[in-house]
Amino acid sequence: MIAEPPEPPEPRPVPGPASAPRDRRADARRNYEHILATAQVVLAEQGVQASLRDVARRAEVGLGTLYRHFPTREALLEALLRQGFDRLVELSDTLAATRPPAAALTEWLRELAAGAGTYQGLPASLVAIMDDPDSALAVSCAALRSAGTRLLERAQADGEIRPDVTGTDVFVLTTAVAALTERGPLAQRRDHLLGVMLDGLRPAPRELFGPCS
Amino acid sequence: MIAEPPEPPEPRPVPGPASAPRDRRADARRNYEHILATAQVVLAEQGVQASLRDVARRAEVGLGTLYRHFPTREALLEALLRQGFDRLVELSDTLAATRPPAAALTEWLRELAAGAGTYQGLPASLVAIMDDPDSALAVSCAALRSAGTRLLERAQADGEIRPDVTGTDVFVLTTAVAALTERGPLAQRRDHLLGVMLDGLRPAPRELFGPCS
DNA sequence: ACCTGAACACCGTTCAAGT
DNA sequence: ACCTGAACACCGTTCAAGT
Repeated sequence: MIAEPPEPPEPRPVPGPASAPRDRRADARRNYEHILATAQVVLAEQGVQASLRDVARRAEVGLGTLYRHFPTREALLEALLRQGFDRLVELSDTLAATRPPAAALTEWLRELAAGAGTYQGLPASLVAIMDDPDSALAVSCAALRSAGTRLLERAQADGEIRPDVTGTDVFVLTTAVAALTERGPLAQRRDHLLGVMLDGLRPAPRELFGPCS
Repeated sequence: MIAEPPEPPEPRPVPGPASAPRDRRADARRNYEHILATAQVVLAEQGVQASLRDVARRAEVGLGTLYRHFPTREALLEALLRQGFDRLVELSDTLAATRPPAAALTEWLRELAAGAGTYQGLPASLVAIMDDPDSALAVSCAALRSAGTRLLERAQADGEIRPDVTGTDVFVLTTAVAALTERGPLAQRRDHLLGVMLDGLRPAPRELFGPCS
């Protein structure tokens, strides 16, 4: 048997599946960026289920070029959402440092709901991803979930949030409310329904403080 | 101008878009029933997004025959769900007559969540329908919603449920939880997440009974 | 009256051929 | 190394032709 050659020292240990186009050919980098910019417009118009063919057409790029850069629809979505995801992870640190635990959690969840409403159908995609953990989006999504879990556990340690919910629970519940209110007559009730859901996360006060009456 | 001829007296005032195949030709009725039975199997396997072509194939029926009986996917869904919908409306009457208001509501919502889990993707379809009220499913769905609204308003009158939620709110929230838990690792947490959501529907006890501490 | 399936316009995905 | 678009296997929908 021939031993595997030792891995050459990688400058970037975790380049990621859709890493920034650094040392590619110039035309490739231009195409990558242009496809991404076009996809943002098309998905904003038609939602996450937009035709990838249409994206390629409007980017004036061969269909195979799109698939070369983004082998799956989720890879394209991941590239589109990475910035917003990173921003939300940073925000969780900021809120944890500046706000009391419960307020930090609820404010972050409201931002998460707003972010999940970026594209039609995005909330459903985010929930669906939890089925196959190997997808491109799953990695970014897990980072987001663990950021939320940190805020949740702080609020739970404070006794502000019921102890029998997990980070995944609050993540999917928030995303679900975002999904409901992304269009139609429910759109104006987003904040309200989010508030109802957040109220469900509070510990039952009757048991906590004992019977009042 | 010629006046519209007066409408002939209809024996059935509300036959519905997918009425029972009464006085059709024998082969048509057989096809209708057979397509329906096949669709139930295929949708149980593949969810509401199953290929209608596949349904026609497995029913050994021309593709046009399927479209003749069910002009849209929603018409097919409506025919499939009508029985379960009717059962849920009846159940709301039974519960209203036999259980205290709050228990009647929560039990009915749990049944609704279970029913919405019949097919993969069904909860999402039920929520999406509220956008276009002219769809075949919308009519049946509205009946279901108003049944839930009756139970809700009873519980609200009793002070058991916060007054600032509507029947549509609880309907979509319940359906959303059903959507989350229809598959994947969340499936076992359906009852629990439903409980969290239902807790959110209770009036805030701190304000209600005054400060405890 | 009803059934049939070819025809049309799409879609996602792959891959041999080009530069 | 990368781009291109034809080719393939699907899909939903319609409709002229049959019985």
